[in-house]
Amino acid sequence: MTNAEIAAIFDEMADILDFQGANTFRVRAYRNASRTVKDLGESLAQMRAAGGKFMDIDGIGKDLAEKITTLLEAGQLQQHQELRAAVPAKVLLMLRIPGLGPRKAAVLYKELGITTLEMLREACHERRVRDLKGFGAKTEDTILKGLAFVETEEDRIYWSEADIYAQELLQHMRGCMAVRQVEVAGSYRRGKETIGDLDVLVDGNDSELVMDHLGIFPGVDDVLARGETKMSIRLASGIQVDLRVVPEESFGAALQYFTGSKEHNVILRSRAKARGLKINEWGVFRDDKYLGGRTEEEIYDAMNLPCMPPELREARREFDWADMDDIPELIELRDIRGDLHMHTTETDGKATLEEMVAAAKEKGHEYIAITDHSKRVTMANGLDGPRLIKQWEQIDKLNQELTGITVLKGVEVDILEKGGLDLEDEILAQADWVVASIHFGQNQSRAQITQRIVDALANPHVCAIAHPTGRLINRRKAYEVDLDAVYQAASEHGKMLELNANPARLDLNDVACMTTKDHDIPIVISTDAHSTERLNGMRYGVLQARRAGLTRYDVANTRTWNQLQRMLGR
DNA sequence: GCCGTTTTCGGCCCGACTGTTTTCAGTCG
Repeated sequence: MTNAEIAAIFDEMADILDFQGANTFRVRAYRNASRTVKDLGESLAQMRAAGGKFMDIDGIGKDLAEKITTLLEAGQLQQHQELRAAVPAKVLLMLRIPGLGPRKAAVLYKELGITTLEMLREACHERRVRDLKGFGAKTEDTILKGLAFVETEEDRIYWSEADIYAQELLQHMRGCMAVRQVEVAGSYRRGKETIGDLDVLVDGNDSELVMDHLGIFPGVDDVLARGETKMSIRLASGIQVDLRVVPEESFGAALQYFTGSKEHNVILRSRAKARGLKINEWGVFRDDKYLGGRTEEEIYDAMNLPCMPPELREARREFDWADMDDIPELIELRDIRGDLHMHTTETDGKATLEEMVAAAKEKGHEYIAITDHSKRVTMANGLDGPRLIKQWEQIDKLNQELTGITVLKGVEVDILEKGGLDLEDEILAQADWVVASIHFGQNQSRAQITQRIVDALANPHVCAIAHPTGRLINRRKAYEVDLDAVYQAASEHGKMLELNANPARLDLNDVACMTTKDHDIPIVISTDAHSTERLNGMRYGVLQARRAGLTRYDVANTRTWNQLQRMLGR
């Protein structure tokens, strides 16, 4: 059983326990455990084989350690089965309706016997919900609205898409007289790969004016709530925007609080409590005496902690790093010297070789690799040996005329369904840079796919594996692959793994990159650009790398091409 | 269910907003 599967079971148990009205801290323990297991660098199965103790993992005690062991041994857990049997599966869908939490959902189930969203809608229309204790006409209305929303609900949007809204919101809010400072906080500021809603924080002296101004942002569809300092709206696109207005002396405290993550804040605030301090969105206090909060630094300072980069605030390792005064100096976009994965019109790209090179040079890259598809990828008009050699001759010629940038002869060679690569070794041997990747046979078994990738890593001409899990965020799950085995093979053969900067891929993800760093496997951040515009996408990959705590030393394409070749032993 | 530089029991982050109440529970972030 994989970590992801165990995490999913703990998460479902948390949902059901929550619904049943269990102690909230018990529910939280399951949720924490789920997250911890999901983020764990190594597989629990392997840990167990190596004699590791699950109780050594933070947040896993005697009880959960036993449950993990049972799951690994038997593949199931009696308590999980019992919880599932106690509650109809579809009942939990009610928890997705905004404004409907576990308490109210449980009342609907117990009092009205509602088990599906359809039954809930009917009950609302028949006005049976408003007579329940704690409910009313307004609640009924909220539920109906929420139902419509849940059914049309878009998935969380890509960070790159949220960035467009964020920039528009910032520009709009700066146009308000009463706004002194404005930031978009939340998961956007932490650089998460997907964003659920946007949290806008304003330092302003007249919250009424500020809220009125958000109210006239183009595309506002609905005002969900509006109080003295807080306002929530929904845009026509479905995105929710939460606004908070605070005075200047609280701006840093509110920015810290509003940036999260929730789990990071729980740790920070409980640490504050242990020191006799209290941290909230208004500042840091001792016995109600304000000690600071103008900037985020003042909050962390009061705790004797360095101000942690937002990307690290996920309650993973940042507090351990901070305690050891060892916060990594995160990679920045300007550290990147080259881009080692891109396509041209020779296969499925939108720009010619010359156009891609010119655009890359314009961006200041010292080197790029042209990595068009190989012949198996027929729908992309993939290259066979002769066409590839011809492209490489063009590149040779181009390099003679170019200054300030080196164009590398590369290829994205397909890892075939039956194993092996799509081009002969004699061809690959002539390349400067070879990335190998899977496009077909993505539904094969874990063992098959893992073997294909491990074999590709063993090929002496392959430099890196591109998009190693094949996931497309919100669209396609990762294929089954044993990443532990991939890391082992990469280490053994001195190879690299890609962090694909395409906002829909971002693969390897942040958690995986933390683990590759533990294994000293260099990461290559590449755009996989199919057009000149997409060459600008490098920053999405860098953001993901920062979330993994990567420094420029962990990323191969921060080196010169000569240094990078030496890393590959060439 | 977890955890311990006050603690092996009794805590577990903290506050805003809403709707239903008439002082507060539930939800959310």
